Amino acid sequence: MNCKAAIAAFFMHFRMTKNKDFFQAVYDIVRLIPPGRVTTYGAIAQALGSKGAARMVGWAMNASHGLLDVPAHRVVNRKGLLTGKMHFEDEGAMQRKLLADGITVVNDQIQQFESCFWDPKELG
DNA sequence: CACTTGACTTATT
DNA sequence: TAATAAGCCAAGT
Repeated sequence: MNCKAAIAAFFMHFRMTKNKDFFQAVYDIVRLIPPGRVTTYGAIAQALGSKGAARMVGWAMNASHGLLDVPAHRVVNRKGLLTGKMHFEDEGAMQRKLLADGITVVNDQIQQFESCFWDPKELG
């Protein structure tokens, strides 16, 4: 299944489950973040229809530990700051994973953040 | 069962 | 321009 179809399938699934599994919807979006790209809590919340529910997205990520295929390191705050790094295994884990994706992080700030940013609604 | 907190963001003063 | 308030919704206490 190509990326576009996967995302389309996700949105269909999302519309059916958004009121049931907010967290699951968040995980589904995070799983679809392309390698080398990042997105924000707010963008995910907005894609879910709840513009101001960024905190929930963060809460969902907090619960995403142990879930494979959920690259939580690709989710940062709106400035591209690694606000959640402290919740990883160790402080360097998040930055290391981003670096492995080809994303440069300096002083907890993603470089070229705007060009790495991936809006869930861009569908690819 | 009521209150606080949290990996956030936008609006208001 | 910077500080503060408000909104989001679930989970812990």
